Amino acid sequence: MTSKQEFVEKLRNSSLRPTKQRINICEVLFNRDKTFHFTINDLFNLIKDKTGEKVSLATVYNTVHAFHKKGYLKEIPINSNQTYFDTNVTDHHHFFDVKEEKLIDLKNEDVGPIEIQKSIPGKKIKSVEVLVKLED
Amino acid sequence: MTSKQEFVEKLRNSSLRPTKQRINICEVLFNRDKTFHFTINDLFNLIKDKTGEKVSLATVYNTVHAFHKKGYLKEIPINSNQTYFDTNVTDHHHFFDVKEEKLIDLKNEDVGPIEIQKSIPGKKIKSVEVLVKLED
DNA sequence: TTCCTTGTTTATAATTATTCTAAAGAAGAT
DNA sequence: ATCTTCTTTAGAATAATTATAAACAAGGAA
Ligand SMILES: [Mn+2]
Ligand SMILES: [Mn+2]
Ligand SMILES: [Zn+2]
Ligand SMILES: [Zn+2]
Repeated sequence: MTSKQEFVEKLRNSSLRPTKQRINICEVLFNRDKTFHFTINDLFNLIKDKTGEKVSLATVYNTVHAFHKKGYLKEIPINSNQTYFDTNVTDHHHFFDVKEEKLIDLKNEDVGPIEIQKSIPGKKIKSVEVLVKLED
Repeated sequence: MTSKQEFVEKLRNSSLRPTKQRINICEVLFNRDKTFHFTINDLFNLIKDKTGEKVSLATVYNTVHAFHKKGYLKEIPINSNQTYFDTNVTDHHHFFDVKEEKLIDLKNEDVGPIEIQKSIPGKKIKSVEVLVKLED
């Protein structure tokens, strides 16, 4: 449970002004027990539901991208009509339940170490992500 | 090098009528040495260039999805504004060069076996794909 | 062949996620 | 209080994809 004041400080420390909208978004995103996988639209609706205050869709986009750029959100590579984000920014992998369109965290130890044996001259590895698709 | 007649047979065997458009698309997609990673737009332009004949964008979409459904093309999970497809439908993984926006095949042996230690009741694993993002 | 049915192509419109624009508002500094 | 810079917002623009429906082509039967 992070207090409103803590969000204000974290935003300031990231040179993001602590606006009412951003604080509401923080509460929805980060005041929860488990990691949260969401689309912009999910988040847009949850803000209204959980805080009672409406934030414009444009602001949700702006804020999510600001947080993403600061490293507070991770984008999950999936083929979907919508982009998925994740509050768990540590290195980890995912199940994707194709029918339910839902992501489930896979811990690194659920997958085991992955050693990439090939390299491309002039390029270095930025991330290694495993996506496990699930069906019934 | 697959002949036009072979494409005709393969299409018929898949209960897809061998139209001029589909045969042209087959030539562009499957008459090549290496595996081919592409977007619909890439393919649309290549058809004009390589066959001299124009195929409507709608038909490119229709055909790619038909081939995808039949298992002749694979969709690659990536976050991009466009969907990427792959003529290599075997189980394999990818590098994604973020700057160049290009995919590079990773053989299974370049990655090593991946054993998923977690399971979800009622669901089974459909695919396991690794995406390795590259930066400079 | 000719006729008929069904599948396919196509131009075009519709849809939809995302980004852009520009004006109004809020935050922080002086 | 004033000024500057950042942020929010409604609405427009963009762009990938999908839907529509009419023209067309393939294949089978007669
Ligand atoms: Mn996750
Ligand atoms: Mn490939
Ligand atoms: Zn982002
Ligand atoms: Zn498809």
